[in-house]
Amino acid sequence: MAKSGKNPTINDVARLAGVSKKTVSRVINRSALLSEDTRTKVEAVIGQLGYVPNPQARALALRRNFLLGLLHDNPNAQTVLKVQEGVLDAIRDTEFALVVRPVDRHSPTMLDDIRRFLEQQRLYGVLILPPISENDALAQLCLEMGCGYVRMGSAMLDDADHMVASNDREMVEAAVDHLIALGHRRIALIEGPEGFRSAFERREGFLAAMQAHGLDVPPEARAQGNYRFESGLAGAGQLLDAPTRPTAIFASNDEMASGAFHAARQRNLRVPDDLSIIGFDDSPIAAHIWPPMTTVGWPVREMGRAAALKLIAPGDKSASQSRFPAQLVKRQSVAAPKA
Amino acid sequence: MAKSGKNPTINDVARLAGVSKKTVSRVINRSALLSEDTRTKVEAVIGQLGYVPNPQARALALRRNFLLGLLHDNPNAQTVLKVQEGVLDAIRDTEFALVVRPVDRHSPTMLDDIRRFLEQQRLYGVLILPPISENDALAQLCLEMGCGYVRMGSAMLDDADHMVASNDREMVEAAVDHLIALGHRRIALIEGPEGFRSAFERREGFLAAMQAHGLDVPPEARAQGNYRFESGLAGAGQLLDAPTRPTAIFASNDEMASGAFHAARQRNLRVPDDLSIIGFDDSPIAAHIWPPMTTVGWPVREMGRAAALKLIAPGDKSASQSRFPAQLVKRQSVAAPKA
DNA sequence: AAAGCTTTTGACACCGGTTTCCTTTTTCGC
DNA sequence: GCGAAAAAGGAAACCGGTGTCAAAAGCTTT
Repeated sequence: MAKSGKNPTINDVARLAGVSKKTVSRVINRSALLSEDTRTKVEAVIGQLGYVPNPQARALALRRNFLLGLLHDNPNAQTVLKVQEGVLDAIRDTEFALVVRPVDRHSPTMLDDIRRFLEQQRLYGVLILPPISENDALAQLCLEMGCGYVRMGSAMLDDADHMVASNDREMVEAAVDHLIALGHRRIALIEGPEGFRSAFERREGFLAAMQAHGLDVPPEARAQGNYRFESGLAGAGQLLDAPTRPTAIFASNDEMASGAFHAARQRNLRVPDDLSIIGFDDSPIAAHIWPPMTTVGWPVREMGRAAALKLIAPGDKSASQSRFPAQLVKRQSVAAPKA
Repeated sequence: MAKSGKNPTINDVARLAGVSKKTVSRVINRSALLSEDTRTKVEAVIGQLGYVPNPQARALALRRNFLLGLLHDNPNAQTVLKVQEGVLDAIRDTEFALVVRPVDRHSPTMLDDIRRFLEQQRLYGVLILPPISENDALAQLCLEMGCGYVRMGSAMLDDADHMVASNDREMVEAAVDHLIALGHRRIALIEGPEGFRSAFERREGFLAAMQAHGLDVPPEARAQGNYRFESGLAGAGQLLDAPTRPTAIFASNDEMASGAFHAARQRNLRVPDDLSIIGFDDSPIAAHIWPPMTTVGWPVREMGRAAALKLIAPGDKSASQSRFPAQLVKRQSVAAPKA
């Protein structure tokens, strides 16, 4: 059944089946108003010819195409790829395809670049990954361009419209509760970068949990990080060198948490005996460092799938939000503090 | 300059500029046969209207679209993403976009699925990442479907046609030479899975280096892995429990190498004092475990870029190959063996 | 058997570009 | 100033689908 250069068109099918283009079109689109006879007849020809409708022609006629876009500036490769898988999962057996577009958050022309991208590609809709998903101007741009969008994030944005979010805050609370339940009292925080919603949410969760248990969080128990390994290393160093050393550290992501592992090692502190550490993301590194890290995992793939489904859901264009539960993944970086 | 719902078309431009569609088309395509006058006049209208040609219409008329595909089944998220970035780099400022399509190597319907995908999307061309890029049937399929393709890989395939490859074999040789130069004699290998070209190349490089120095590689100095963390853990365990323990291990990728780190730790062996370890890939984990791992890095991003450029290069459809040098990234998991 | 419905089908315009081919205008040699 | 060649621009067809609307066919009903 090898192709002989050119693909058959709807005209070829129509001619061979002895019907009109329109009828073939009806068969393709499973129109109800068709006799069983013609349907089977046309389907036979389609099968014989190996006819597949030309997506570009369809897109033109329908004035919409079947391309979903993924806008991301996420430094975590695993997360991005998981989302891609989730989306692919959602659009399997549909005619949709997924176009990726990394964006550079720091570029001053970022918005213009994306505008050009959207103009040029005329996507059906886009998924926006955090942290760039927190950019309201971007969402606004999509709106302007008439491009559907769904934002993924770590919390519902106040004016959230089309959003798929996890519940970072509660999960961090749960993680810190876990530490407190084990007997930890001096628990330190390595924050994510200023201006990131996820960093904000995780910090708030941390502080809420501490406060709920009447525990104080002095300034020397808080370090500022930027989600990178080095900042975790430096931040943890700072925390561990403070006069009253914490017995546990929560880091706002795994990469910084793994920096904290190194900082501990450099000071001859053993994890978890001398220091408990909890990260966030459940990235591969969490499972692969020693000891395996307790961390908070969020269902990235599922969220990607849900976001894509929401995007391609027929009809329902109303604003809507969905929440996805994150989950504490207990491994071996946490223990009760030594008396 | 907000859009008012509908995008302007070539007709709108033509009407406003008082010229024919064709003339506008000429302007867009920078046709040479145009007076300077009309060109500037039309360009003014284009700018004023914010006109951008409809890609679907263009694709239909030109009988080819501007979509590149990325076929991959690579377990290493970082690698896949780097390639994506490289491709995006190459197609920046062109009208191309990148469509991703993870494939499941183990699915019996894999080839049919991809055929359907190619039929449906009519891509301009595809990049194929290893290890699936080693599948000749897949390349054959692309050929049949009239879809351009470039394969990426760890070595030139014998019948390689459109290929961008690194030089895994030589680089592993260099890495092992490095170990030998430091005084290691009992060097063990954790292999990648059977049937993977990269695993083959890396093994051959390893054996070649050992042989070149007259060093023996007994069976108990070779472990079979599958590129996963656990297999590295198990394989290294096996190697380290052998009667004559190796002083150094080369693992066919970083994930297995990090498994080897754990295996060492479980046996109270210190890296690099008691055991040197070298991995392959220069994945993020290599930099983030303790101690930071010496590994072989290959220029994934550059290769992705080159592959994309090759795909969209006008005219030249002749088979061609390019090689990209990998590089030994020295960190702290290697030291001279203890006397 | 004619009238009236419903179901099935086709002719034709259209989506927004490009290509082919032809006409009009300009330029230039003599 | 004239004819020919070159340059500039336009009309209409085309790419491969879908939407509209009316015609044709099939089925009741009286």
